[in-house]
This record gives sequence, structure tokens and C-alpha cells, in this order.
Amino acid sequence: MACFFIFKPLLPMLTINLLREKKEFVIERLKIKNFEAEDIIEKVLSLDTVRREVQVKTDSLQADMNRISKEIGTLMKDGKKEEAENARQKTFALKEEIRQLTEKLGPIDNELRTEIIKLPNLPHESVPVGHGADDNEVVRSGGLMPEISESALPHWDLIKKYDIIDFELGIKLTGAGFPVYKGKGAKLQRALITYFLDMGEKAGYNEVYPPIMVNEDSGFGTGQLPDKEGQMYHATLDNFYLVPTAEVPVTNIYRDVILNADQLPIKNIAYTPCFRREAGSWGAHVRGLNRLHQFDKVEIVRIAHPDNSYESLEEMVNHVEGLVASLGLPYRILRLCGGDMSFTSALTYDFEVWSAAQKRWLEVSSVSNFESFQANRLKCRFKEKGDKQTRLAHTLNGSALALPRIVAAILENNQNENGIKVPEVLVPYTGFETIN
RNA sequence: GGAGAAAUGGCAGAGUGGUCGAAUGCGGCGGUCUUGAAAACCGUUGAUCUGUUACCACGGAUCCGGGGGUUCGAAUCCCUCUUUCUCCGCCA
Repeated sequence: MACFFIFKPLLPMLTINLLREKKEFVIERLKIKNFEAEDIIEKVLSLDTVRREVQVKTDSLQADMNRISKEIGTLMKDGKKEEAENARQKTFALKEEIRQLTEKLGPIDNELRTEIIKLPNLPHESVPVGHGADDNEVVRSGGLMPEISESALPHWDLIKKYDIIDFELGIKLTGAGFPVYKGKGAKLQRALITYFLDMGEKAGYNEVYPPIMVNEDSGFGTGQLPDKEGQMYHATLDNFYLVPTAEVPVTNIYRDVILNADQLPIKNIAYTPCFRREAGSWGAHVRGLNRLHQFDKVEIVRIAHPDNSYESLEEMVNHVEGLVASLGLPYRILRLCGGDMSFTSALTYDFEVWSAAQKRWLEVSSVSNFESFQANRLKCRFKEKGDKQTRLAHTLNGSALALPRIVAAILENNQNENGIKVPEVLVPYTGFETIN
């Protein structure tokens, strides 16, 4: 496996502190993501100044208040009722002043918070400049392009021919984008999930099986809320969200947690179904398995020390590459450009496999380092042994792998006149070598 | 779903209006003793915000499930939400 560059994080985090000290730097960096940050940052900084002024004033008044209250306590004990009453009279004005200041503070805090969470994560220095998919950088590729006949079928025809995935039945039960896997199709799903989990376990990942509905706090922690509210299915009666990826519950395990440095890196792997509304993103190129509302995915999630989170990222990329390669699929790895990256990510590698009958690349994995962006929202921190201060951890995750497009590629690339050849590594899991 | 009880620091567990950030025990960390370890003994032990400060440090505010209220003063009283336990009902 080719050696990767190992990067270092640019700056600790996107916090108010950073904005105070490196405003210009942040503005410049966010331009890579085509994000105009200046107005927001100015607003944040001025709100922050006001906030601190008010806070300091309130604190000192509160200190006076506490002091007088204690005095009253002592006086009462000593039976000096009159003096106590005199002291009590003094508190009324103070109390009113504190009340007024506190009333001011609430809205300021709220506004500050809503402003600061509008800022996306800073892209890493290796992120290429660009606006869309065409500007992504191919890091490397592998696997052999399959030779299939001119009469080869796209997967949406193959699944009908062999009766392994039924979209119409899914429409009857639920709606478009909720397929029913049948017979060898169902078994192939199960085989892939188990295979991916087993490979993860071999690579030292700890398996977890989380809830597939999460609450608002969890949605916020990993950054799906508030901006991507419409992308998740929302069970409004209980205010739960169906997970769009296992990243959400698994990363949120570490919400409000202070870890010891020697516990890092934490390596978890989880299989969950994933639910995405994909509102407004349907079109001609999303036929068949290319885009679904419900699909299966195995996800790897790591909590890493900031000093070596990019080593973690490299390991994850290598792990995913191993999976794709073992299935015999032609693939390429892209480093996403600023314009194509997610709101939360600092550096993202996408994996694409070649789909022979569609003659196009399909994204099957996205591996990202979020540095301290999610950790800051999650309050996921760690402490060095003997150290008093806590620091934000780094979070990373990647698909290893998402199933539907892998299935699409396997079906299309491995088809011949006898049926579809199951990749060798999966045969122990499926129990059959051919879908026919 | 109904009725009752409870929620305190890493854990266990005191504390029912005043110097309580919180007794005590365990655990953790540091030390004494020991060839080393254990035991014993001594000391120490959270988070967030903030001020002075280069750092160490020192000072202030907030935090006893979450939110709100009463009071000069709340872990302690009141309201509300959540969670847990017990009993009943229902159920895979």
C-alpha cells in the first residue's frame, strides 16, 4: 500500500479564542470552502466583548451579594437582629441590578451561539481549492477494469433478471427508495455486513450496535442539526431522528466525556441501517441502487489524540482501500476540494468504485478527519496524565463500507452469461459462488 | 398506562434554609517506610466561565439529574420535565 502524507492539524479548534486571536487566518481559510465568514466573525467578536463585559460586572455584583448574605447569616447567629436587617436592606438594589444584567446576558449568549455555529470547520492545508466534483484530486487508484460484453446489463436490470432486489415491492410497503432484498440478494447483504465487521474487528475495531434513533442533542453534537434538519427523518411525536449514518450515535457515545490520553485512539465499528430523506436530490443518474432512502452501512469511528489524528486518518484510508481491493473492484481515492467538502470536515477522502455497465464512478466511502470541530460541540475532551487541563479530542469516521453501490458494482462488473460471480472473499459468508 | 420512592463528586454514601464545592469511606495521584511490592501512615484529588499574569500562581462567578420559582441566602422549600427503582396493568 502506497505511503500517504501524514498531516498535522493546523490549529487547535474553531472556538471563540481562535477567532479572537486569528481572525484573519480563519477568514482566509474558510475562503477555501467558498465561505464568506467576515460578517459572522465580526458579529461574534462584538457579541463576545459585550458578553464578557456584562459577565464580569454580574460576577462582581454577585460576589458582593454573596458576601452580604454570609454576613447576615453570622449576624443572625449572634442575635444582632437590627444589624442583620440593615444589611438586608442593602441587598435589594443589588439584587435588582443583578436581575437586569442577567436578563441581558441570556439573549446575548443565544445570539452568540447561533452565530458561531454558522461557521463551518476550517479545511486542512492540503485541501485543494475548487468548487465542485471536478476539482477533486485523485490521490491514487487500483484494481483492474472489468471486461464485460456490450450486452451487459445495468444493475437495475440484473436485480430483476435474478429476482434479488425488488423496488416495486418496497414501494408497496413503504415508498420509493426502500427496496426489498430477496433470496440471494438478502443473503448478499448479510454477507457483506458480516464481512466488513469481521475485517474491522481484525483491524482492532471494537464493535458496537447503537440505537438507530437519536435525540436532538446527538444530532447537534455531530453537526447534522441545526443545518441539515430536512435531511433526516424526524419522529416528531417523540422528537427523535432516524440516523443518517452510524457516525451520529457512535460519536455521541463520547459526548460530555473526559477521556484519559492513554485511552486514545478509540476505535469503534458499527453496522446500522441508514435513513436519508434526500429531499430534492432525485434525478436520472440516481436510478436503482445509486441512491436510496434506507440503506446499510458499516462505519468506523475514531476518537484520536490531536497530535496523531492524521495518522489515524491514514490508517482508516488504508483499511477502506483494503476492503475495496479485496472485493476485486476498480477504485480510486479522491481528496475532496474545499467546495465539495462537508460543513464539518477538515479533510475528506472519498472512495469511488467503477460501475461497468453504467460506465461511471460511484462513491462508496467517505473518510474524514473532523479535528476538534465535532468534539467542540460534543464536549469530547481528554486529559494528559498528570495534567490539569482538558483538551478537545479529534474525531474521525469513514464508511467501511456503504452497501448499495458496492452491490451495484459487484453485480455489473461480475456478470457473465452464467450469472453473477460472487467475490471470493464473500463466498464463505454467502455460501454460494454465483447468483443465477 | 396507573400508584409510590428516588436522583449528591470516579464510585459508595452523609447532609432538610446560613463560612457546603459539599462529611466519611473506597478508588486515583504524590510521599514516608521497604532490596522491591503489599500493608500502614501522611498529604492531595472535579468541571465551566472570567480577572490580574508570559507561565506558574492567585482572585471572582457558576455547577448537588435538566429547566423555572420562593428567599438577603437553596444540595436543602415550591413548580415542571427527564431518568431510575418498587408494585399493578400490558407486551416480544
